[in-house]
Amino acid sequence: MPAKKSTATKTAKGEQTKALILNTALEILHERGYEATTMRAIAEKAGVSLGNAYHYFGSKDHLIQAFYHRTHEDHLRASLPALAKETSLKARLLSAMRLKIETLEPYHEFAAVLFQTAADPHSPLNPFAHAAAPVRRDSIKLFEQMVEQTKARIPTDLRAELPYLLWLYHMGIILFWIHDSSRKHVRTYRLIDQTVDLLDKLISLASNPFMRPVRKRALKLVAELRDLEATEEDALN
Amino acid sequence: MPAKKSTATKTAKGEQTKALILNTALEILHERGYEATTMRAIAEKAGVSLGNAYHYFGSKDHLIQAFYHRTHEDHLRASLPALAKETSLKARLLSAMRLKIETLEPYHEFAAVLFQTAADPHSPLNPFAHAAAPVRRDSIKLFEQMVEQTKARIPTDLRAELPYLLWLYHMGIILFWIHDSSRKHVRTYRLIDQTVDLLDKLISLASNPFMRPVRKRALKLVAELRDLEATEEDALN
DNA sequence: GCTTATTTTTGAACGAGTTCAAAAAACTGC
DNA sequence: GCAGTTTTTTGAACTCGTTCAAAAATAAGC
Repeated sequence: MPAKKSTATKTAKGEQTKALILNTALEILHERGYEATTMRAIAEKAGVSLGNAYHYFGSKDHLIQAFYHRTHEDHLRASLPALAKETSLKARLLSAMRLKIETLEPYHEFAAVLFQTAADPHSPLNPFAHAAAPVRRDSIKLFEQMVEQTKARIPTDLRAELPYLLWLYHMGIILFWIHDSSRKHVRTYRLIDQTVDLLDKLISLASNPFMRPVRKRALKLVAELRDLEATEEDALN
Repeated sequence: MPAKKSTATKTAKGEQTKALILNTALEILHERGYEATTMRAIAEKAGVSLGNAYHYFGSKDHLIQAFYHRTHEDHLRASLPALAKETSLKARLLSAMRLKIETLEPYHEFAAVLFQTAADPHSPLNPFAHAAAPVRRDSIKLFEQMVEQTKARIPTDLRAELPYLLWLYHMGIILFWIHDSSRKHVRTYRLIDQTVDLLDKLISLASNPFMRPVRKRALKLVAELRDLEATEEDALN
């Protein structure tokens, strides 16, 4: 999978064509899933040549990034009301997580492929690298809001890392969901219920003063993780 | 990636050819990495036809499984002495983890691709599905030995799940290592040092009687995870 | 040893992602 | 409006994973 940036459009016409290709791609992707969606089919349905599609999107993967973006926006939009309505961190987290899965629902089949390409450290989709990737930053932002608004007494060191930790947790749930073949993904919802409950308990536990040494140590590790990501990003420029 | 089982050999000649192809493949794989290793190149270097290679290995991925197996065996062989020599769980875990990374060292470049294909729930490489996959069972077995031999007082419920949890942890470290571009992967080794230390502390903490409720709840989640994996495996037959 | 069934091996083909040189269209400065 | 430049678009190739029918080699039964 050789990397090739998607070319920026320089023209109104180009902009239009790019959008056309993208919409067509998302449509077919949604209908048929990843494997069955060929670049040729996209080009044909969009009424452009194959080469033209590649002019705007350097690879099939680049098209997927757009999907990433779109579902994230959908989720954020869907989550905001719940964030405002609920008061406790636990309740907020619970509804945000449920909404996330509901948002992703139509794409379960090919979300797997998304994760797959994302696992490659060099992929632009890799959610762990590229700390500056706008999609991911926005994604974490949701959890930042969540943590900020909560009144519970959480030590500042933990509070600082919590949004990131919750984001990691949410990635884990998505991973589970991808593998979850139970009908209507009831197991994922059950897992969310249980883990949110547990997380809430763990947070209060970790906030206990006598946990301070362990907490400090654990948070240092988290910092290390984030550091790795930052370094990786640098290595790309 | 259509699945196709690798055909069993029925003949001495077949056995020989299969081994030849496998060895050639691992050789080229090691030299050039995953992407640059083509099935055509393997067949050519092995002196057989392309179709013949596919007769024995249903897909490129099947070749990778062999790699999986080989490094695991190397690691196990390398770890046993240390397991016997060290006495504490902490020391055993530490040397096992270090040895794991050292064993994988020559394959850093294309281990990423391995993880990538493994992320697909339908891939036979997926380490989370297929609980019965022999490689994975063997891999967990190492941690079982480690836990069995330890004298520390660990509640039986935790003790039962600990090997699996340690295996999960070890997968996490490998994931970090794949992304680690620091020279000689010093960061990974540092992370191992820190996390092993922390894990040791967490285990004693979790063993504390007053932690029982949270521990029970957390272990129930782990059981849920393992359950998911088992279900997935069934779905394949 | 010969016939028949099975296994191994071949080689050609297909589909899909990707590349690229060159044609067509659009834009720019005058 | 026009010459020159840049952008868009095309269509034909190329590579690589994978499939498959049929040929060659091998094993089994008598």
